[in-house]
Amino acid sequence: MSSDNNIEASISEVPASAPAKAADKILDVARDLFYREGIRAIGVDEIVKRAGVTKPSLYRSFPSKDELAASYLRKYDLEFWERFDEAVDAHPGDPRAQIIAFLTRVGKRTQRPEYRGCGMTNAAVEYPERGHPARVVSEANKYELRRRLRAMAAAMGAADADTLGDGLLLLIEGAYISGQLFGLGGPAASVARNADLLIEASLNK
Amino acid sequence: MSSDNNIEASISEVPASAPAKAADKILDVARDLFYREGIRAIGVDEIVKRAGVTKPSLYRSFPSKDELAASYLRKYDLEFWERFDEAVDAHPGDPRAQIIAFLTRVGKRTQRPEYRGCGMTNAAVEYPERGHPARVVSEANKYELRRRLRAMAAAMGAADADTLGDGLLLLIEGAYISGQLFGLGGPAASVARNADLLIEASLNK
DNA sequence: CCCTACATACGTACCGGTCAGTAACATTGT
DNA sequence: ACAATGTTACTGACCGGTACGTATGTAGGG
Repeated sequence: MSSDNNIEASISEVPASAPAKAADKILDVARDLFYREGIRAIGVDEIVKRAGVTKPSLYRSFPSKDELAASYLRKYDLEFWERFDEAVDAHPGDPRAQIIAFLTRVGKRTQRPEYRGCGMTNAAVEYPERGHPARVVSEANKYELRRRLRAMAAAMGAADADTLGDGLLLLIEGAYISGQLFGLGGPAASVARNADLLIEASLNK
Repeated sequence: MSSDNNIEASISEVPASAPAKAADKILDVARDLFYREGIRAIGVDEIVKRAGVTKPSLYRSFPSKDELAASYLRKYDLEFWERFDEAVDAHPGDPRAQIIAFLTRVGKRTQRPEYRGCGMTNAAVEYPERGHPARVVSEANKYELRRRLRAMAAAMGAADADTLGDGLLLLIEGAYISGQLFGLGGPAASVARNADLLIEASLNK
């Protein structure tokens, strides 16, 4: 936690188009580069250069590169749950349809040429060390996802809801990874279909 | 390709315990460190230090760090197919049992505390750049795995064998990733069970 | 209304350390 | 002799991070 960036309260009242604070530009660029190329692959010099700012500006808003990476992932986390809840809200009271809707979109996204998997998953692979700021955010996201998937599996009436929830999680992570490994026409395209089969089998147990 | 390491033909005839060539020691240490900590996270200095050799020795046997990483993955590839074929050979003519046997072992391995996922998958995440030596090896491994899984799904008599084969691949990759994310008690423990359900559903279409 | 006073925001220039990789030469064992 | 290894020292680039000076806007005091 900590990091006093973005207080943005005060009386500011920006005139509709703020002058784009340095911290925002940095985070935007970091998000893009970290996701596409990997966190370890990108140096802070590259980030500040592309953001059109200088290094001290970065370290005034973020205490370290690791914390910048964690901030990137917190932003990613927000966007992730937006996408997830969008699928959920589209099918109120129908967890099976919610999952399938979500996975249909995941499957589509994995087929885009610039697809690079899940930023959370990738960060966890890059930073296996326990307690690393980036990994902490990543793990929290995955634990919550598991919790929700299991809850949805239970709501479907699955006999073994935890197993089904975990199975769905495996399919999702598999889609993230194989999406960036195989690209277009890869196995990730069938994630919704396979999830549907798995759900069917788990309900008619 | 290229890289003239390990010719190990000639008349050598080692006396049961070779003096442990520098290249072998390097590759062993690299395998261990690259797998546990990641390729980008480990420098060549660390490798030569732990191997008890010097840097020129490394660069006499391997043209670059990237090629050393590729060699590590080629070794990993061999070991992978050994494990895979072990499960296959244990159940001749029964592809379903072969898959379940393999996944049961994968599920068990993912529960070990030092488990760090699949070296191939991790390397592909670390090196998204097309054509990178490490990524090339990794991709080849995954393409072959997909081919074999689809063939086994067809041998099971699945109506849509490609979808089932891809679904199994998704589960496997999901197990690799969530194994290192969740550790003990994570979703990867249920990979064999979920695969069995998916197969069942795909056969009784 | 002008001048100071202070905070905020940013830039220049630099730090020591580590990165991958190499040159030139000495040592060993067969 | 010769092939494999070690020794030492070095390169230029880059790493994350920082000390320190500078512009700008704005609040008060005369």
